[in-house]
Amino acid sequence: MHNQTLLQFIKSHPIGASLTRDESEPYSFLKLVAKEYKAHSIVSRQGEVDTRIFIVQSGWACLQRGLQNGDRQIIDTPLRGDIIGVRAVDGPSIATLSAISDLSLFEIPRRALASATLLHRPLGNMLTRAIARQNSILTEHLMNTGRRNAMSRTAHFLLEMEERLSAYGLASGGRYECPLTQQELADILGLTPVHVNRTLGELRKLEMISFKAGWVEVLSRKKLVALAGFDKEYLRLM
Amino acid sequence: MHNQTLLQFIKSHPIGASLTRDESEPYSFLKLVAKEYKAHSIVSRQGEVDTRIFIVQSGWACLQRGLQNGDRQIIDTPLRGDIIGVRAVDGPSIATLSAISDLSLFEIPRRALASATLLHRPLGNMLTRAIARQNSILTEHLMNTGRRNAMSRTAHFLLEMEERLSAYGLASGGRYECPLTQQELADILGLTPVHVNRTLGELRKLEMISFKAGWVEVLSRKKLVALAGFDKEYLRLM
DNA sequence: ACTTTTCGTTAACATAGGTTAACTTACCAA
DNA sequence: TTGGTAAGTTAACCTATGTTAACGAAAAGT
Repeated sequence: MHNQTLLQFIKSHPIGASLTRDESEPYSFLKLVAKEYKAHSIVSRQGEVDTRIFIVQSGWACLQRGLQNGDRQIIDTPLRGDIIGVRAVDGPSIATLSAISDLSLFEIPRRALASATLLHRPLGNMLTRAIARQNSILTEHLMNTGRRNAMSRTAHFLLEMEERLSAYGLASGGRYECPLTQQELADILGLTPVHVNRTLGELRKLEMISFKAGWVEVLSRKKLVALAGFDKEYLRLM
Repeated sequence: MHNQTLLQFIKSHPIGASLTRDESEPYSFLKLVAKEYKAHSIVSRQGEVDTRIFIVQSGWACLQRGLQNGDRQIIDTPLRGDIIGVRAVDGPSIATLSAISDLSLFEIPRRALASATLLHRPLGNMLTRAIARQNSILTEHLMNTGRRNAMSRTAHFLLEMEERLSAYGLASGGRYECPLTQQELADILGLTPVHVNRTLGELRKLEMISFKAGWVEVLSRKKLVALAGFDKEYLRLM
């Protein structure tokens, strides 16, 4: 799988299914192969100019933004199939992109992609859909930090991850591998690690979900969905 | 101004300046005229299917999403020039769009715009940039609710509004008209109205910013920018 | 002009979540 | 295998923000 070209990957993408004609061949970046990053390495730094667009082939990425006081907020944890870095403005990046687990990324020069999408209908379409979806995910994240308490916020996030991983068969039976530390979870949820720990313990005690040794397991989807007010509509791909 | 066509409006748009050739003429929606909405009226409801895309000509819009428990989060307050509703998926809307002040909106069928952007380079470009900017705004909003306290959160938001309005000359000398109630401000910032009131009072007492009778006035930009950690880079249009 | 909402303001009190710190457990590198 | 660092856990205590409620001042409707 890890010498698969971008074209092959896109063909297997839930959004990109329509991209099967050989009209898609002329773009050289489609022959690209993913680049590998070690866990905890940094791909692109906040404040530096970077004209690449990334597509996750495998692993957990981390898109984060730091504040002056040293605090940080994790904007998203892009997973397989997610597109990152569509800023469309030449200027310093607004966030840092790093690898949480070992990560493999397709890297496409922004200009190449931009001109290709203008000429190639399905590709442009796919990109627009992907950005729009990122927008929905961000919106729901904002709902979480703005208006949900620690319990339902955490529950909501863990359900979202399950749903997003499921699209690629990376979660099954309510179980999935999750390399996040409680510190990272805290920076996603806008909480402290200590409180994340309390919350996770509580969720476990209520037999809703457990998160141990790098694995998440949904124990009672019904209770969890009710607590989180989770509705997966916002994650729809097509 | 209020029988201006969409084409005329786009030509005056900071992003859309390049759209001056008459190749832009063939699309009938460019001849559209904005539709007027009264303050507090609802344009599009969360959960209902709506295939329009909106561009704000004037006024303050409100994009919000409700939770089961009755709480709501305001995602954004789109202003002149902002593009709303690019979901790119046929399905129920994720948020409600309403008018805070009197509002005038260009309304474009999603399909018409999508096909036009594929054929017309500058238009597609403009749209991509607009979405990417919405993304930056959302990201910064998430920073606010996730990692800033009430004071800097409020300061940050009020500075953002000033910057966004300035792009159209709708703010000058640090002063701008702002029709938001404290309740609405609370739903933007993820606070309670009571606490917004305290915070606003505090900011006033510290001679940083005042918000009274529908007008915001920056009293000390320096102190305010420091408190908020405000860097307008994320709002850059070109 | 009068009445009725809505909005802003303030105070007293309550609590979810933050802070610090100590300890344990798991992981990693030599 | 072992020692060291990073991660998870728990407890005691603290504080920023939420809650409720009362009142005055604007707006809005008749």
